[in-house]
Amino acid sequence: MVTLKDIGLRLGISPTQVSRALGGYPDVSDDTRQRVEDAVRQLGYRPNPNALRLKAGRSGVVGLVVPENSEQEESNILLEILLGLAVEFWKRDVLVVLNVLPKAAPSTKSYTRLFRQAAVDGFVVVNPSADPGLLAFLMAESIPFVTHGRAATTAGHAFVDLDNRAVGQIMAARLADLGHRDIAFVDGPQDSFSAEERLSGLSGVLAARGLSQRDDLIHRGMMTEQFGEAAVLSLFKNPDRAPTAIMVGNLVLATGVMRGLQRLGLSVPGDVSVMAHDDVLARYPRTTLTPDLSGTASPFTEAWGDIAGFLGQAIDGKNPGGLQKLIAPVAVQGASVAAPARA
Amino acid sequence: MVTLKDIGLRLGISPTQVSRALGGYPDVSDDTRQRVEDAVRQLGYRPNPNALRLKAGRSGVVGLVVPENSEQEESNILLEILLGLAVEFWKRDVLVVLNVLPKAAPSTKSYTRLFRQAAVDGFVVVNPSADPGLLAFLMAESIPFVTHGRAATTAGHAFVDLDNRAVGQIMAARLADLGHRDIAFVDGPQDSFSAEERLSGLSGVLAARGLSQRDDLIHRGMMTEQFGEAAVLSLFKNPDRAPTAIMVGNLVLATGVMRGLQRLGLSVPGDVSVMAHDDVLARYPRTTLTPDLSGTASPFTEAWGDIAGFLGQAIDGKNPGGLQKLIAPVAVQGASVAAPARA
DNA sequence: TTGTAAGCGTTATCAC
DNA sequence: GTGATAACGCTTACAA
Repeated sequence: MVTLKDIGLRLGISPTQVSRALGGYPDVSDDTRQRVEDAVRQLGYRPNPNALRLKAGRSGVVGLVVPENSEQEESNILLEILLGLAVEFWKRDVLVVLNVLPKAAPSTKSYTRLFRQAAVDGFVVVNPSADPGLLAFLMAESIPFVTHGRAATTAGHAFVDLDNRAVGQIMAARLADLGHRDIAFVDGPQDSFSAEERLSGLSGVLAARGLSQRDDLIHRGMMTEQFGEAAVLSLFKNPDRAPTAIMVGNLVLATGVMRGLQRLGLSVPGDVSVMAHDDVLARYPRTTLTPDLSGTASPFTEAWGDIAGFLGQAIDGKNPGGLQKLIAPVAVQGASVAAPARA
Repeated sequence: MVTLKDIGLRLGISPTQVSRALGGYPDVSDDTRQRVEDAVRQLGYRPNPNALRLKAGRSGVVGLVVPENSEQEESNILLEILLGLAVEFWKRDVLVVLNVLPKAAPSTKSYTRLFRQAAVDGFVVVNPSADPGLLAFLMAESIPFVTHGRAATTAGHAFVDLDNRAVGQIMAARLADLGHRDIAFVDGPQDSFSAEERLSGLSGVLAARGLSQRDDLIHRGMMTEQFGEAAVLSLFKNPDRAPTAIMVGNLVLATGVMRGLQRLGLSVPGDVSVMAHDDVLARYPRTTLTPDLSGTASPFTEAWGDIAGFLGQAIDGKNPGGLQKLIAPVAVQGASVAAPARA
């Protein structure tokens, strides 16, 4: 490994001066600077990152905490998050280390080991609702962190999340405007905060218009094609109680929903209107369904920069309570909604 | 941050002695050791990892190189790899940082930045066939690395891979034993080395028995359900030329294959025998198909320990040419194969 | 059994 | 414009 000393030795100057030349300090003669730069190129010098870190008192490393038991069908989303964050932090000369949260009884003890040993400046916590105790621990230890997504309580910690309530509101408003009254809701399980938020968006819109919500049209479960299909079959079991529109949590679920409708011989939007939210993934082509689904979309990609920025500020000691951002979804105009067939 | 000096000051001893006490050196009085340990607990002392790394001349960090443009449908496999390796290295007190290989024209320059800046002791390269130039670069720079999977040339570098040729052989032998002659092959694309190996396993078995191979029964493409289904439809377009058995690369493809057969009204194994390889993923329940598929299986999980071990040895300067391992697949007895209906 | 001192590779401070 | 020195926190000869 080539060091500043090596270069100094070779050029007959002190390491200090080499450092200055490389650091772009003004008080270095042009001649010296030139020779240093040449030598650096020739010898292939690279600053020793460990020395820099020791000097700076920072590791330049952030931890990426991901729960061991991630939703199986969400693997492409999780991967998108991991890779997206790695790239974003890399731009900022920050390394991202993977911390897998032990599935079995994550205790304060395992956290401690995680944080002491990882020796990172801060953490990004993915899917924080998977382990609320973790956030409490981090806050108590005043370890800088930002979450992607939210758990129920967000007071005083930094997060970046999609505005899922707006997602629910946009879809519900569109459907209600068209005259739909029996709107089904197919989304993630009870402990999914994002699904909860979208449902509350729907409820709010209905309430504001004096419409009542039918609990029997709410289907929550795993975000798999299978569950989407099963939910549809269940929804249309009794034709008298069937919905005229369906709001779906994401495109995986929607794929199952559309398959179910097809199996039942129901046309979209002729018989049923369908809206879905699309977490646009940069690394995956958009799922193509027929007809094109109306609904909402949000580019995940937007989040990475915000998360990296927030974490940087949190590490710099800024009050994390102010570092919160909701990403607004955009409405997507497809061809899967129409006024209800029966008035 | 609490340092050795702080503890020494508090206890009226030198930092050196504190270090020794903590390091488990014998020449420390029991009394001193006790007091040090107490102080450590009280003050919450943690060794500064950056100082350790600088001192040791090693970072205790390995890079995990993943291609930006990973196969979309393989995301759960890639995630399994990332998390599996992270956990395995974590056990060995080694951190894993994510390095995403730039999609656009990965140049020597981008590699250089990646490797110098990352300041890691070595790399695990996932899916090396995605970028052969990378391996050449790493070897030329004599940077320690281990690949998971292989590209065509493996001379002189460490790798851990499934023995895909054996996979092909096991399936082909079983089918040939039952009397199948027209065996279709549905697997990954041309540039997939694993698919290539499995095909060569099939070819070898056929050749050894004096059977000829029908190129029109070979379908290679993306490992998606869609492609699997399309391949089946194509295979049975002309009934006279249809296969009596199908070998499938993985369970995602197999799901599509089974759906295709169902659509065609073909029963398994009555009309067609199906065998598939199952990369058993620890984090995902085994895909359940009806009937249970016969074929081969290999627990991915086995690979992590080997990879971590190999990389450790490579970092310690061991000749990487000797660090190569093929994991043997096991035969899986399902209910999806039978003798061909027509002799 | 303990302390002193040097060194890992950098950069900031101070002096010349 | 340049060089010596100290310091970041730790380990390890070498002394005592």
